[in-house]
Amino acid sequence: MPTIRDVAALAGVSPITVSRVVNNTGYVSAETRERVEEAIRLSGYVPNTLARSFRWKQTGMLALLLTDITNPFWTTVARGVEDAASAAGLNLILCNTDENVAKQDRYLAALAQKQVDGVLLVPAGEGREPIRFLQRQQVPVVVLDRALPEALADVVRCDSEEGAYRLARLLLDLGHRRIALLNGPADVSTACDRLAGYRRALWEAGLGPEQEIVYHGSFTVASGHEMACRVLALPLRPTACFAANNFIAIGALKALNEAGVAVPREMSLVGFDDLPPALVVDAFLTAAVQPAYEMGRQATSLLLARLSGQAPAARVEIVLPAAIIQRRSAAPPAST
Amino acid sequence: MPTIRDVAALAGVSPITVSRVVNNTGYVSAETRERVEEAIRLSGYVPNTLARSFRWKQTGMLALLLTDITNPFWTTVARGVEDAASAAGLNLILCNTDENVAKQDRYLAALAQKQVDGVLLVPAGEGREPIRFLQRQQVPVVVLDRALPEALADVVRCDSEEGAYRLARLLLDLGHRRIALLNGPADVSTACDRLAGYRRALWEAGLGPEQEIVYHGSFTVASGHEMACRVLALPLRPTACFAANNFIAIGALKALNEAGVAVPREMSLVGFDDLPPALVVDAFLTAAVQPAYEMGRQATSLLLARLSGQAPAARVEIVLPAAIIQRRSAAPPAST
DNA sequence: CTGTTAGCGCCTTCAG
DNA sequence: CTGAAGGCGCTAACAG
Repeated sequence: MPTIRDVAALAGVSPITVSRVVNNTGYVSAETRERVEEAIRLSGYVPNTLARSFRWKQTGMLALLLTDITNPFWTTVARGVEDAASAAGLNLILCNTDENVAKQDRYLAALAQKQVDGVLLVPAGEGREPIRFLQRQQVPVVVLDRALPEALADVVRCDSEEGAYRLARLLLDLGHRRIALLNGPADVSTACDRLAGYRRALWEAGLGPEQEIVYHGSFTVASGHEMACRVLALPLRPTACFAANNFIAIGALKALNEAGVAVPREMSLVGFDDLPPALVVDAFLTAAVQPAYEMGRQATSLLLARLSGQAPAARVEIVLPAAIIQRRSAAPPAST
Repeated sequence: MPTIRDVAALAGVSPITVSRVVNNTGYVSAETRERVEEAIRLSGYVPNTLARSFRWKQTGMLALLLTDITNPFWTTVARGVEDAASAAGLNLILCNTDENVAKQDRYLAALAQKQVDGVLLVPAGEGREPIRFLQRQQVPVVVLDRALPEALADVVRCDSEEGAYRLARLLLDLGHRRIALLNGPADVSTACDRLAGYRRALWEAGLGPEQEIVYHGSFTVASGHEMACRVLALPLRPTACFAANNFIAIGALKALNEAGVAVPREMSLVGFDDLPPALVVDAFLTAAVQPAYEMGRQATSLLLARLSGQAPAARVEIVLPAAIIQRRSAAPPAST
């Protein structure tokens, strides 16, 4: 690994001159530049970014902490983030927290030490702690997807409450009155918001808390399957299910299939989140679709703006709308 | 940001003593250690990993370059890599090359400068060049998924030739004689291997080159769609299609649906790669399934072994088998 | 057991 | 236009 000094020796100049050539700073005569460039070529010199980072305290790296890259929603977000980072010449460190606070904290500690320039965080759990930590370490952070208790940090998310409201509303408008919500963990903001939207729609339709049918599980296929089974076992079976994310929807659909329950004839199903068109041959699920790629992109833009000091001083919260896509999985309830 | 010197001053010792306490190296009296630890707590000192990396020439970072994280196959590979890296205390930089050599080269240059400890590479294009580059820069590299012209580097991949052979064989055994291969780019090793396997099966069944029906496109839904359309327009329509990856299969299935061609009644379809069970409600496609997670995991293990000098001196090539999963998309051809 | 010296590769500051 | 000195934060190697 040749260093700047080797190149300098080869070109018969001082290291600083090489530095000037490499970075295009200050004055260098055309002739000297020529000689230096030749020496660089000959030696195969590559500037050591580490030394540079060390001096400038800038690493050219962002980190993205999300629950699980395996979920197409997160995959799409990640792609949006990576594209934006890459376009700005930054690299992206990917971390799967699996909604596990300890794992998240371990990652954050390592990342802070590595002096990443910024963090995009989908907070596991409640989120106050890790953000405080990052701020203490002076690491700029943008929170992705989830709302925050106070205006602790910049947030880019989707309007889950409104999306859930409209999705529940759609079921109500079709005539459903017994709608089961298969939700994620009660302590995740998106799950809360989706519950709130569901609740608002029911309330508006004159259905009180006693008409609510709410299950809390996790955002996984297994959990969706399990919750759907419990719904099917109910004495007075609901006519529709509302899955709070894509995996829950898939799990529920599997359970319904296994039980021989026809969708939407015997049971309507809607879901928050969609599967990307590239993964689905024949889209079937009526869903609230979040602009996943755009969320990733915008969160990254915001973070980059913060890094370069171009963002407004106050915390920013960007809330993107979800789109309701009607397909075939929701229909009026069977007339009983 | 307090430095080691601040802590030293606070504790009334020299910086090196603090270093010894932090890293648990050398002798420090219990009493001194006490004092130093107190000073660390008071000052909120966090060791600067950057400076450390700089001295040690070890960054604790691996990079993964793949074509597109958006494809569930790669997502799964990435998850395997990240899990293994994380377990070893390393972070992972994610790069999408989109099968674009220029983009790949830009990434590699940046990564080499950043002194990542190692690279997991799914080479875009032919692969010789970028590997040479990394080796010149002394960056250990393990090639993922794709075979290499010579034994240039360690490789972890799946046996595409054999998998494709068995998949084609399955169609032949069902009685198909006109089988169209909807393949990826001719210059990608996996596409070559899948063609070779297809060819071998046909050959064994007594079908020569003139019976081969081969399209080369890209590993995308759009390309799969387009190639399937061309197949459908053929005067003597094939009775089966062999999609060389999951996206091509999905595109093809879309095209067949649009054209009202019943699968498998009027056209059988098999694919290389599957969709993860979590993404599919009712698995339908007969496929050769690669152990994606395992590929990622093993490639990372191998890379880690290299980093710690525990791997054998010679280049290693690990070839994992694909599993043939029979489902409902392949059936005997309609009797004509 | 603890401290001093020196240097990793680069770049800012200030003199030539 | 070019170079010399010095230091970023940390830690070997070698004293004490």
